[in-house]
Amino acid sequence: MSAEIRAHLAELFTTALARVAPQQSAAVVEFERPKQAAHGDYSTSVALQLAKPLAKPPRAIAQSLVDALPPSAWLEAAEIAGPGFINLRLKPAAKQATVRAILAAGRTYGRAARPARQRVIVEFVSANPTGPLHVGHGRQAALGDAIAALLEAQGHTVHREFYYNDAGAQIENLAKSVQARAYELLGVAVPFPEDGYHGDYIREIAQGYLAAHGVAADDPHALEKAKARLDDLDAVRRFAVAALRAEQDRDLKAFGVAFDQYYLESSLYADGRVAKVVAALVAAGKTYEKDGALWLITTDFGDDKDRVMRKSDGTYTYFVPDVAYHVTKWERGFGKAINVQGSDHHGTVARVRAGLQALGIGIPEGYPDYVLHKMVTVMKGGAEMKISKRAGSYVTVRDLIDEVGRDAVRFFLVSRKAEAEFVFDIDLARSQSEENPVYYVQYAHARISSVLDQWRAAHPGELGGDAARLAEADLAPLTGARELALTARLGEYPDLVAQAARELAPHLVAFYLRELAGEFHSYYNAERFLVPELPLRLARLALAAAVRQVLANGLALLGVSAPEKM
RNA sequence: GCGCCCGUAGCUCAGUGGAUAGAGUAUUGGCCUCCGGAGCCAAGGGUCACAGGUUCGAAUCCUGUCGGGCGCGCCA
Repeated sequence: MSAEIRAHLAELFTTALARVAPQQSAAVVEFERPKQAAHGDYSTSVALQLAKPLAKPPRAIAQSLVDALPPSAWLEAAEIAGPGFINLRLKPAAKQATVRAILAAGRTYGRAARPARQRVIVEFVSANPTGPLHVGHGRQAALGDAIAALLEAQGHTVHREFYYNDAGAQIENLAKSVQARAYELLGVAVPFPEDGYHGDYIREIAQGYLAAHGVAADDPHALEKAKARLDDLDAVRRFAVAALRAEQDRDLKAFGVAFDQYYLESSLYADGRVAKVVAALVAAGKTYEKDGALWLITTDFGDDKDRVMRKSDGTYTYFVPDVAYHVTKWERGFGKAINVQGSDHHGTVARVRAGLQALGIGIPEGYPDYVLHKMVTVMKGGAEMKISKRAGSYVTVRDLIDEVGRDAVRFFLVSRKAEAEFVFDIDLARSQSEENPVYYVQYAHARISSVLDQWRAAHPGELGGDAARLAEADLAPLTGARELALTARLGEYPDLVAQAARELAPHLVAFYLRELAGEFHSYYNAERFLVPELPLRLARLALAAAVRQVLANGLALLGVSAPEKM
């Protein structure tokens, strides 16, 4: 709706501008929503911007423009204010139309009117299977899934992908840790790997491995039965990876996040893509040999030093398969790629992009896009929570879900800009009371549902009790200041979603929902819906139903439920 | 030392170059014979880290300084 209003206003001003200052008719007139209601529904500073080129006082320009505006069915008044702002007030009919549009569109309200049909891949979480997911992964999961949903709302075809390393040194380390714990369980003291994994889960996996091979710890012949199995490090590795992948999948499912594809780093070696990329880079003349290693000249592409691709021992550094992986994204037809990662990985950005550019195969310079997020600090009882029994040295996603529930975790983790450090206050998230923003928004949704239920009970048969049919209601009775402000807020939603998608910033949606819910709660407290007068009753219920629809649509983008009862 | 990000109310944080910088929370004081009080109304609380610059106009853009986080190995 707001897009139509903007287009309409732009047309009015373009016409006025052509009359007043034909030499400036190319100027683009921008409209913004003033912070203060007294400044109207929209305002433009075009007169201020034209003051210099036209060499006239801004207020005089504003006056000429206002005088030259063609008549409009939507525009109620244009007023000049302050140094030369033009404040525009819309007729109630323009705002009331928003309510009807929302009820007619239902779940699709907020989706782009003109879909941008691009194939986009969003890579997120990408945790290596060496332990349970930690809170950083949780932030990535919440962010990545919301970003993907936002892009879908803009009409893109979105592919959610999880990339993981199933073969490197860390995995080797995992296998050795499990092996050592298994020996311990059998009463054999073995040295624990220096950089081994210490969480309780390692012991569980070790137990699982023994059990899977029919070895019980109290069996006097356990050791001799198990030894061959335990010394098969490759088998231990496969077992451990499978166990941890299964656990991560359970956690992701509990978090409401699903992926279209899991991409294995090892497959890039197996299918020759890594070797192919190296050969292509050498052939492109972007490499050199030094100290027995092969280097990529990343400094040609903005990096601050060249990087080793192939170490002197003949193995590749991690970023080579990373480049090969991103080539597959391009070759799979994803014109846009977004990677959600912790900001501790920002060193890889320049390297991956440089590698892709050095190949010279037509991949755009900024490919892929990165959303880098800062660390999450978890607070509980006024102190930082640093450990969990299961994982050892870090707090897991599962810990958070167990503490405060999925909805609160997801809402909290997307309610901050990615690049801001984030303090997650467990006590705040857990309190089911007024200080919790998740429940505040959900409560507004449940409240409206309850009002609609009571409407059906009190006035059976009215519009068939169908909330969607409230779109048929005459909305002219909606003339109160709160009502018009609410409709204006509802009208902002599609623009807001578009902006959040453009900026890859789901926190904008979270803040919008907080504000919308707040305005609704105020309205609820000030007015009644189930009034005796039929036209007013239906008009207000239509407004409430529209609010509920937008709350539900917004919460869905964030992966948070919209309950009818709480 | 170099690079990236951040610095806004006691705390946690919003803030597309626009008008008097906003929420939540905390504190204080009010509101339920009435559709869900997980709610509402109100008050107090600010050197937008600091200093220059660009601009009709700067929390926002540029430069520098200070403070914090992260990254800078033939680790991933």
